[in-house]
Amino acid sequence: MTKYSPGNHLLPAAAALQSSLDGCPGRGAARPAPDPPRGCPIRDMLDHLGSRWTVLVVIALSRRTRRFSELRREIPDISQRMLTRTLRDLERLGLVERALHAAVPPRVDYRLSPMGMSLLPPLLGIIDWAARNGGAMHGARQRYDAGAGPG
Amino acid sequence: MTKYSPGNHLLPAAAALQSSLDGCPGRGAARPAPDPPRGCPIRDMLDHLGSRWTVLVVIALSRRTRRFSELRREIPDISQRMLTRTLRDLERLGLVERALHAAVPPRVDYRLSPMGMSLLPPLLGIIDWAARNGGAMHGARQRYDAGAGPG
DNA sequence: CCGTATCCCCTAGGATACTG
DNA sequence: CAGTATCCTAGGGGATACGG
Repeated sequence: MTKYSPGNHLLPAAAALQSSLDGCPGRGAARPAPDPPRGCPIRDMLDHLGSRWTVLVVIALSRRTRRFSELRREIPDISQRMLTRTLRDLERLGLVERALHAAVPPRVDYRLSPMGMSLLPPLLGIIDWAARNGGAMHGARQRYDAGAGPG
Repeated sequence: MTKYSPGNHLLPAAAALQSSLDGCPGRGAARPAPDPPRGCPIRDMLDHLGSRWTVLVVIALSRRTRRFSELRREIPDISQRMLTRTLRDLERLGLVERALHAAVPPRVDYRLSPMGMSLLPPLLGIIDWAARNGGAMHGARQRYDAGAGPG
């Protein structure tokens, strides 16, 4: 029962975002079609973040333009299929721009669009948090699993 | 081919996070066991964000303590099962604290831990970004789908 | 080099029914 | 009220092979 003050200075913001979600839920039919969004930009974005590779790819593109093969090397455990899909998806959303240089052998460059770049700072925030709290979370999990579970 | 400068002021940060991922990939066996983390806090965190409900639950808890049933009402399209699982998971990670008040009928309160609260600001960053760029992404997607796709 | 096409597995997550 | 326990399905994602 550590007594702590809830950091009231950030609660207004939290309140704002809370209400921004209010219209969202999408009553009942959670995912009518696989792709078409339900109209809640936040949930849609979150779904994309869920794609396991999106964030990694965005980060890999954060510093400069990369070729397809470079990306494969930077993210060793991504399959060729998923790299293509992820890039297409990001391109579709306007976050990544694709430049095909007709040549032999073919060469394709990917880079973040301005909008894609604007995603970096917030993303950075999360990643920074993860880096700082990863240890604590790991410890908590171990204690939880060692102990009784809930409790 | 909009010519734009890559916003160099944020690139150092991006570089830092890039290198912080360098050790991560987890050669070959992407997910040996379902649960145990691979040692990369960033990827682990990302995996949790992928859980489709985690973020929503954290947000629902952002302002104050909530009871189980309150959460169900706030997130109408979550199943009872998934709400329980998500909460357990968050508790396990030390992001949520669970208080069981023995009474009839039973009453269980959930609240963010200090660490959980510290996640709010970065989360807010992403959500804010999504709210601002959702429209643009939607438009981009429509154009992409209408047009030829890639190319 | 940069993809697309197939096949297949696995598991996040929904629906439903039952307990303390 | 606050959960477990079962059952089941859709689709994310890996492996492999082929095409421009």
